[in-house]
Amino acid sequence: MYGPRLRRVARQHFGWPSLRPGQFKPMRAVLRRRDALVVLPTGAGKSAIYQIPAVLLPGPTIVVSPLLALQQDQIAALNERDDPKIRAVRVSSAETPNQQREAIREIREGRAEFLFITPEQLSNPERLAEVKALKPGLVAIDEAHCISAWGHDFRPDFLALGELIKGLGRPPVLALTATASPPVREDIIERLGLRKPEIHVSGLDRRNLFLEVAYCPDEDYRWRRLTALIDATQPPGIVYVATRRAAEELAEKLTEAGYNAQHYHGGMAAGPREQRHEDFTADKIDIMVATSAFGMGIDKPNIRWVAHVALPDSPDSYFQEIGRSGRDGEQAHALLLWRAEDEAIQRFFAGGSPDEQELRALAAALRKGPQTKTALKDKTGLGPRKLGQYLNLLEQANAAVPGSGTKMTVPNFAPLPAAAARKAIEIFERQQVVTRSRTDMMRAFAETTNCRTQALLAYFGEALRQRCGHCDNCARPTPRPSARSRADKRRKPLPFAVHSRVKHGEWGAGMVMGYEDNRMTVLFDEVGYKTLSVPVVIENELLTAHSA
DNA sequence: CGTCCATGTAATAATACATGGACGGTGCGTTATT
Repeated sequence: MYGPRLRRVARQHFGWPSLRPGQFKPMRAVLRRRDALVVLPTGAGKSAIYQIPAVLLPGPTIVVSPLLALQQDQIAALNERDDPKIRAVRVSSAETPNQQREAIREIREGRAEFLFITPEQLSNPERLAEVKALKPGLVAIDEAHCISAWGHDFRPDFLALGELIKGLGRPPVLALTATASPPVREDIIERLGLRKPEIHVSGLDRRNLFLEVAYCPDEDYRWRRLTALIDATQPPGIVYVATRRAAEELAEKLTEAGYNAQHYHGGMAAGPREQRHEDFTADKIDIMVATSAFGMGIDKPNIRWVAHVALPDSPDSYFQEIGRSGRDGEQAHALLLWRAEDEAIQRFFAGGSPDEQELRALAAALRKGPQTKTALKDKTGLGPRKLGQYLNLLEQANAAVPGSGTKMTVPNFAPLPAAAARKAIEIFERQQVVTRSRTDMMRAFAETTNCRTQALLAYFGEALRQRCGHCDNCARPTPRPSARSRADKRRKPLPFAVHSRVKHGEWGAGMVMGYEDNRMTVLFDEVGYKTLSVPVVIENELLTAHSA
């Protein structure tokens, strides 16, 4: 069997004495050359899942990873052992053409195993052909939720990954992420074109994290709650805020109040930014006040608390951000300090509708024959980001398809430009409804008086039978229900099984995500997440069982 | 959608409030200057 071989590689090549829970099954899937999607919290050894089997599989491993800084750290960790069987190289804008050629040569001649690369690099056809010629035996997609989170607008090349992997000769694919709610998982599977993937999800209930939420009527109260947490808890900690400006101002205010705080956001110059990260890692900074830019790649075990001075855009983001604390397994505190006004900025980020005229012009330009994005950009005058977003929408509206190389073209039976633009806007608006429903769920999480972990896991489609005992609502002394009503509750069967399909008169078909107390969470195909009162659902027969 | 800040207006000189516009996150890659 595979176990002994995997353990031997772990020991000999990586110096790991044993495998951790949650690692073995997905590794076995990789060795059997099955596609797989692995959801495992950060710090639980996700990288090992592709690294160890890679040694046993023929051919090099292509690691698609979104951030150059993150790649840097992973490459350094692999090369530290000075073992050609696990040597890693990289091709990116940070290497000179000579260095890039040398990296490819090292892989080709078997002097290195791992090639780290971004989706943007692979979308260059010459680069793609070069990597294909290396005959990769495995493609690992790290931080795979970026496909869903960034692909639709911010970094459109992520959406093309499925096509790009085909262009590599379609070796087995392993997608890895720390959090992925069911629709995000579906998006990853569909976009990557995973074939009957094994799906492994583990460790969503982080028992050493205490979850607390406080509604703050004003900024003054929010400040007092924040400083109270800082005073009562060991450093280091992270404060998440919504804007760059807020990061700078809050760090300043904390410094003035005598705390050791610094800010971090995407607008900083690369040098100081890297330095901040290093200083935090080296425990030189107690408090990092940051935007969501401070996230992936934080590999620090002893973060004792995470505070949100904002309402995150979704439970996905929230879970990812609080998950950075307590990775050493020791106690850690997650405190969400939110105001009703915080929701506004998330609505803004969710964005306005695309321009119908621009979409139509792009659809018309596409009909003039296959052409590259650069050519389309010149023809339509659209920025690269808008262009990427529009092309994705037109693709979904069957008005655009990837042609040969990186050229885009029009499929057979494509709608005319005007119809294509309307359809694209319709698709966008449907996606936006789902995006907004995530923000609604974040607010529902903030407002719930039930167990927070149950609420969170209900969102992720994982059932937690008992209250978690490590959140504010579980800790709060509540009047104990009488023995009789407790017995009633226990006996009451759930009206619909978790993960079963249901149908609602107005909202259409959906899937039951989970239950918390007397409420249930349903993810509807068209309108996104909704929470419903179970007694009301039963009383009024709001839902019916619905086969998929 | 909310906040911030500059400007405008009223009323009567230093201040009070209204109005309008700008801004708001995440990073790859490429390119033009030092």
